[in-house]
Amino acid sequence: MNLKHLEKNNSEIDLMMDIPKQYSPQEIENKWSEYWEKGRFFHADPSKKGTPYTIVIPPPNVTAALHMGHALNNTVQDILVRWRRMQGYNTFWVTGTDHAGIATQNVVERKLRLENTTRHEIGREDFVKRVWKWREEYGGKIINQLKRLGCSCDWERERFTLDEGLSNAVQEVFVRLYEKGLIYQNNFIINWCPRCLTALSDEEVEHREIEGALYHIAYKIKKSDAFIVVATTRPETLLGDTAIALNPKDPRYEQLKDKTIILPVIGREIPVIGDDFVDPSFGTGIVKVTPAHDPNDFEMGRRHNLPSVNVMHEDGTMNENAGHYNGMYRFDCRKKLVEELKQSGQIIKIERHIHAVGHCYRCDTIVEPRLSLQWFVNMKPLAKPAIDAVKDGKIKIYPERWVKVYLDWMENIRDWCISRQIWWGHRIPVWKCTECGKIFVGKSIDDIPAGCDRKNIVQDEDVLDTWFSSWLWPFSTLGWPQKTEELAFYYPTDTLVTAPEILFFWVARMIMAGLEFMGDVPFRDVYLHGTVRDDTGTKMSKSLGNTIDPLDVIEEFGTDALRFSMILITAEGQDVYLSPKKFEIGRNFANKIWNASRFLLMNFGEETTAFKAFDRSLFSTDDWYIVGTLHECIKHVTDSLGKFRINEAAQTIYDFFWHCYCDRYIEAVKTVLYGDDEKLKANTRKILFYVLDNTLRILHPLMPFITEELWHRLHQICPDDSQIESFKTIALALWPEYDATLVDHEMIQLVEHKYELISAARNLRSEYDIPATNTIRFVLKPENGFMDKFSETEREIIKKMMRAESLAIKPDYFPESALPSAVVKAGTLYMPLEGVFDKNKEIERLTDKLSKLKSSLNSIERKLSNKDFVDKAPSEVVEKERIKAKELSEQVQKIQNNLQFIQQISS
RNA sequence: GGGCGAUUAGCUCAGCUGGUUAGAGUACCUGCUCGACACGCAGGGGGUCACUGGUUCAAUUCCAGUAUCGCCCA
Repeated sequence: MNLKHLEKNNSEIDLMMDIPKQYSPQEIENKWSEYWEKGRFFHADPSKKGTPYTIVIPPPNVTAALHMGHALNNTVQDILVRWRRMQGYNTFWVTGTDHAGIATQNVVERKLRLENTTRHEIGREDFVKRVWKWREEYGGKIINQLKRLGCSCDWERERFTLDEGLSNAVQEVFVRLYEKGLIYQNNFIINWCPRCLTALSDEEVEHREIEGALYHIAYKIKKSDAFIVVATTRPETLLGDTAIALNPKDPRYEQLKDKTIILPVIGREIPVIGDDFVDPSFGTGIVKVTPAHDPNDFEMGRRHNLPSVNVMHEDGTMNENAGHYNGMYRFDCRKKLVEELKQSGQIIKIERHIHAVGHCYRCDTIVEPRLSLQWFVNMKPLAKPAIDAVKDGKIKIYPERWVKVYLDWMENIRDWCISRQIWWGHRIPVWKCTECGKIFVGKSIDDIPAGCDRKNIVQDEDVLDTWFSSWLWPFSTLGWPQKTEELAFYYPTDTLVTAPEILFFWVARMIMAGLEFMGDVPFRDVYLHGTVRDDTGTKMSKSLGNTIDPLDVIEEFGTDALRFSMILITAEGQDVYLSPKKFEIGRNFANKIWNASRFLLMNFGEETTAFKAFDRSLFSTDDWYIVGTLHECIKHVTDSLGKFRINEAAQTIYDFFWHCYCDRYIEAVKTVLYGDDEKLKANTRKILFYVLDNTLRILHPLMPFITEELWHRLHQICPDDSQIESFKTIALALWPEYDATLVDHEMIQLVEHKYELISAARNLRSEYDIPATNTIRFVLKPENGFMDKFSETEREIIKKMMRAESLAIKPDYFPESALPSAVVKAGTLYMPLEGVFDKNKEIERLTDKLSKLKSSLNSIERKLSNKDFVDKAPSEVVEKERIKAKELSEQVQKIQNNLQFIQQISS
């Protein structure tokens, strides 16, 4: 932590003692977290009616600790929820965790191993008890971490995918789908993790390119000296081969189709089949068929009625069908088998081969395709309405490009393997009579009709895929299948915020479940944000050790800095590359806000009277400028949030606050505040307060802590009784509304021109190396009575911001000697200097400026002289170009005159 | 093999439905303890918007192709 010691200056007033020069988030954030929770400001209440706005959190795993992906995901959700809450919606952010079957079971099994025992030793019942105990002690710590992130969830309605209500929903769904014929049990080839000892769905397998080998192996042809050569990446599976296949169009097929092939090592005799699936150009064009260990071979096996020979145990060791390899681990077997084949001369060649290999998404073990009896959901009937919902726009996906990915997956959807051979999860609600073999499906054993003896009835051993409960999350958390008030009011939810990685896993399935069980979409907008990567573009992961712990960032920079920085650099749906340095931007911005507020508080002094509305009749040009740009900012921010362009909202506030409010307005009004026009001073304070107050509100969703702190400090001095509820917390303050009557575009432009003039003066002074301590005289030859629009006080402000001793306005000015000058929209600014004038330098300056202006002028004139442009371009565009050309040519003319003058005078 | 995204200042990135003198932060250079802020202020340099074509009066922006990087699906 680099918390600098705060300097205190005794001469400063008491108030300043309270407000350190540097913002220290650590002292402030915890205070407000507690305050919000105690105040129950985020508690959802359907009886309050109004328009609902609901977000369900993508439930983090109970085993999870907060990482940057969560930080981004939840910051986005919090921004949306806080914004809608301030807009007066009846908001509900549903939070909770997911029981993460395999991951959690792994954690507890690891603990058991340390105690020298296993789950099988202690038994199912005790094991499940142990997992619950683990959850109570360590599980869900992420929920508290979300509080540190400032999340405004309804903490009183936290849910867990294995709690009673959600378990009931899972059973209900299983029974309904079974009864509808959409759930079935079948012997099928599935993805099997030999380490977790369970089946996985297709989505739970991660494919990664790895360097392997393509082994060309000779198989003898029976009653012949000839042999054929097959190519395989997994030679150990040949022990389970039950056929050899070629493409029927392959000329070799005709010669081979009636032959019998002898399997190496174990000598089994297998047939040759013809199948279109075989790609003649891959490998040797002849493939081995292993129905029990490869999904494509399994399909081929079905088509040709081939037997299946399973050669492996569950844990990836070879079984009795593998002959003398029985008991050897699959990859050891591969090595030994290749050696044996080499010895017998049956390895023809070994090629380097890069191919995608499936890995278990939980433990990274290489997945083994395996034939086994599992439960499946028939997805096609569920997918149909889910496809329509997106096509019809009932659900919108942002960024839109993901629609195609979604539809492509949905249209080619495959059945979902939902049974898992683990103990932690929802046990499959299926019972079987050991006597007669009859199967019963029901929520509990009590639902089973009379007939069989209860003693002979056993429940299916397996549990359901965790996603089988997650896909119900948007309505199960609201009480379904009960008809609760929450469900009626808050469903369908509004926005789902998640990462594209789980588009299939979760988002697509929720849409199917929502439509099937609720008869309506689960949410209307899906916002998919990018993936968090390190600054080299690698995905952050614990195993790579390239993570940045959000809690470390919070310690060092503050939560607001974390949130703001991350949002600012995350464009809609783009991946975000993080490094610790990037959080400085948010920290610096927080400090800027802190100090601007500090400036106000110092200037308000002991004032405690209510701040009534400002008086527009007293407005200076600067006042019009700041309220105008504020309202433009409010409009832009509101629009951006509505379009999920959150980074744009952040950037807009940043620019407005730092540059318009601090650099310009505050600097300008110092002249007023330190002057003696009390009426003007009072009005200026009201405007300062008004603008800061509104900025804090629009900033609150992004930076909840510092805005809350400053809100309270400001309202201590300027209590506003009209909003009792919002006085308690800025989180319930009203979202500012755009007020067109406060936006005067001409005035804004006038002030822009004023700052162009001031910049020109500062630039001249810097070019001539005149220290800021030296006062200097300026002469302005104004354009179209530019200065007439400014009052005495405002001219004084301009002078001060130029750091000028005097600013003479001379419409007919013509310099007697060569002077440095600058041409701006306000007119021509001269800097009369005694003895310092440098002819060559000035010629260079002006020539440089001139050539730049001329080149833009040229390109515009080229356009305007193009008949096609004038005829075909919209008239506004042409008009705009004409105005630009006029302005530019005037400027060019003036600079040319000045240049000519200088050259004449001095030569 | 199919699809998607990225390529803009030294670095990190904005730039929405074509028309801007192409922006920000950071880094860099110069000068500043000027009564909020050095986590700051003022001024400045720095870009043939990956490349090649096409559409258009007009392309950083739209289309096609190429290259490099990344992701997803098979």
